[in-house]
Amino acid sequence: MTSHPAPLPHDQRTTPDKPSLDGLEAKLAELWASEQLYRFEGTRPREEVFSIDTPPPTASGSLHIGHVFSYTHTDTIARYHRMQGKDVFYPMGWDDNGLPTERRVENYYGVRCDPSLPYDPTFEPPEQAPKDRIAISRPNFVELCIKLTTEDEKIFKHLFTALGLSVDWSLEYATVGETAQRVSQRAFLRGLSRGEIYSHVAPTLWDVDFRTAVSQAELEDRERPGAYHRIAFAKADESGVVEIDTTRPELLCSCVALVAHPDDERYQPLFGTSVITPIFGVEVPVVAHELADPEKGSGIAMICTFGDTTDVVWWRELDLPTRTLIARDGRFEAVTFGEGDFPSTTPEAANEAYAQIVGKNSKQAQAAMVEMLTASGALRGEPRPITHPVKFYEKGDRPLEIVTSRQWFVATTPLRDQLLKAAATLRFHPAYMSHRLVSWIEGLNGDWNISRQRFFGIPFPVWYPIDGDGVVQYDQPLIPSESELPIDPSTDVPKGYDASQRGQANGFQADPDVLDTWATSSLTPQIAGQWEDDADRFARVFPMNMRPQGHDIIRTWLFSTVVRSELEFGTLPWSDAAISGWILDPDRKKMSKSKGNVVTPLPLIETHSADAVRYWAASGRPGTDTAIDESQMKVGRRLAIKILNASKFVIGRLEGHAIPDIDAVTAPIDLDLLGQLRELVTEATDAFEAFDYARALERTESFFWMFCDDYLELVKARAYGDPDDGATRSARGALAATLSTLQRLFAPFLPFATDEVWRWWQSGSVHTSSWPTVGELSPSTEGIDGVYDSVREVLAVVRREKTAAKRSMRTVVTELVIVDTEQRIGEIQAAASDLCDAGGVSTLVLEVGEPSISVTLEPEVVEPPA
RNA sequence: GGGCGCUUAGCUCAGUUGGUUAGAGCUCUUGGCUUACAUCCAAGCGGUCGGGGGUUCGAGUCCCUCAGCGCCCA
Repeated sequence: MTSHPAPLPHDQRTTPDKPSLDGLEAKLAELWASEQLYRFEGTRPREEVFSIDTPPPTASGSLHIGHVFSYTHTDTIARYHRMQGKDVFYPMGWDDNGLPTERRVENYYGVRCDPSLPYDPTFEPPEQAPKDRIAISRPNFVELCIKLTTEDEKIFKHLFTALGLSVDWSLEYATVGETAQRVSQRAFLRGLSRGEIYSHVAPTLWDVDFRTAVSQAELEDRERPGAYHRIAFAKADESGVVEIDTTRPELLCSCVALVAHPDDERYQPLFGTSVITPIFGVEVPVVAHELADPEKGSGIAMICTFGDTTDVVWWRELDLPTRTLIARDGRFEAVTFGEGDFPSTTPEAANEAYAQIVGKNSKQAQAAMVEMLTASGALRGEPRPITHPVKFYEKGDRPLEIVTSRQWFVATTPLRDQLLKAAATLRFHPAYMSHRLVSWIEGLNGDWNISRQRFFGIPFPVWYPIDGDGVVQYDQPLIPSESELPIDPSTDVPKGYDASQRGQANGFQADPDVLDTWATSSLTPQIAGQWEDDADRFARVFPMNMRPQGHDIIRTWLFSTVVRSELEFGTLPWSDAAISGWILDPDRKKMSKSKGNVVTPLPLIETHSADAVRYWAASGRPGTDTAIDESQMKVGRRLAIKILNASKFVIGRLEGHAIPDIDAVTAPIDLDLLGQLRELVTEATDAFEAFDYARALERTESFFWMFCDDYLELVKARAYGDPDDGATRSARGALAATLSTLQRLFAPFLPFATDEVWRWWQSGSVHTSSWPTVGELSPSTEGIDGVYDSVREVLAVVRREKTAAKRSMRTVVTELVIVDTEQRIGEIQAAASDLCDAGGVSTLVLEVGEPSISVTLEPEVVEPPA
């Protein structure tokens, strides 16, 4: 709960002689932890809660300045809502499953995962990683993954603490481990029972190096050199040949049809006829489909199962046979032409030719095939080099192959309309980021493959029975009940079986795969919110208020989270998605490990202070890419120090006396300042409500410098006066109210400096004090607009004259004559004594007339020559 | 090929429904130790708001078009 500011009694207020930022981070971080300042209460109704679906970083990755950037944005918003009186649910999680962690563990401990092995509870990795990797079970492997990432998490936690993130560390979670496993498996079983999740033998994009399936969201197109090979197919009626162009001649043996555009007059006569593949003598039909591009090559293409994703569409929509030849290792597998799915009019020749292909990878097979095609005369002309987009796994190095295998899918395509509707109601910040989600949903061309052939992840809670002939019954999966979760099918045994039946006829077999990393991280609201494990907690935080994340993972993390929430609850997982931009290096290049331009954040915090680094981060507009800029951090550091010093001055003026309240403010210029401050409070509040922390910071900062440079100088003399004098009380009342307000407005950005100065004169922490309101700044007397700005302008003229004369600011103005409109003269008159004090003016003359200002400085004392 | 964003001072960026001479910070130059702060203060230099066209009494802001950069999706 927040509390209204309560100033300490005057004898408990202290300011240091020499304020400093040094040591604030360590001191305050410890204090905040001991005071449990950021603790989620979890007892208040949903509308009094502000819940955040914090991105769980991958701790085994490198610590990156990007972590500072986006997490600071979130933290400013969390702190704002906390000060607004919300019970803030701000957890931190770790998303360590997946490939990078597996690789690190394999190298670090010298092990490899063999999922067929049973769990060995006594296994300990050797001190020294052995040369030959030790094969261990999946549960053992996962234990090592967790062990190693636990160490990495400590480093991340240290950074986040040093940065001053106001997370409630008691809510820490992970996307692996018991809780995540229970939640993920429960969600899986629910989807399965509702028919939203199914398994299917289907064409699957496959990375032959990573040996895993890849989903649409993990794809990227890369421009690669290739070459069109023109191959002649004989017409079945022997009336001539059809020439096709292909970049993958090695797939000729997988050819199931030729295809051209239905409107292509060149090929219309061929539709319905068939042709014979060269070399293999396979009779295939010529078919029509809109996806065939008349402009591409000769305008007619061969369909193979499967060369690319278009082949998959043709295969599905045209109901073509399956002739998959590329196996999971990326090599052509053995097959006999003239049998089963591989008919041939010339089986002997076909098998002889295929012997040149079998066992080879794509590249080797292509060379062999081209040689054979050339020898046979079917290859027409020289291959013509082209550049074309090729599908890659975003982390992979070789083009993806398409294999057929059994995988689990979430049916997303039937959900398209529901998802589009949901996307339209999700508020994006900035709003235009919603295009990314909408166009992604519109472009969905298949269901979401959630099977991954990896180890450090959450296993599917599924076994399959094996019949008496040793055939696995995939269509009758053995499913545990929810109360048994979490389970690991590689060590746990399904009901009605015993462990000895694993892998045996009439026994059972575990699903070998783990869930796609997005299939678990899409459940972060459920995991962090303790869905079903703590129904009370979940109801208080879900659907959440805010999902902060980068724009690069809108199609993956954001999309998949929406899918899971829509399926399970029929609702959006959060109302607002706050999208952060990228961090660029000073040359405005995107920072990445491979470029070697990654900046580690801790040294920056040590050099410039956490507040300074936060200031730089918070200056980055929502969604806007921002270059790393140490000069901005220096500006932030100056600002933080300025807050210390200005606070010391104001609190020093209040020393030894009760602080005058807002009704003591009566001087026109003081009232006018409060009026401007009220506008600032409104602007900053509106900006934060719109998730625009950067705007709130900019406005507050600009007001603060103006306050220091002009207002403090103008009222300084008055503030030093007799504490019982009305004019002094007015200045002090305005100073106290303004300082208190500014400290609170800055608190989300500069939590260390502001809490330091707050504790000099207020009870409690600034971070649990209430956000300033216009109401608390309304004095009993009406203000006079224009006084403050008019006086500031005159003061600027006086300063300019002194600077132009190369004189000190202390130089006395013997006479200041101001001629202006009646209104302006009235405004200046209202603060004349402040103006004279601040400007060192001995005689002030005010006249109504044609505007002019004349400044007369005291004569310069010329040092007599020595 | 489709879509989104950006282009304002030497640099980094504000400029919310179109409204007076376009702003800030940094840099640079000059001056100043003025008892909150030299970790500071004051002042100055600096822009045909990417090009062109249009709407309007009025455009950095709205529309069209072109160019460059970046990203997303095919």
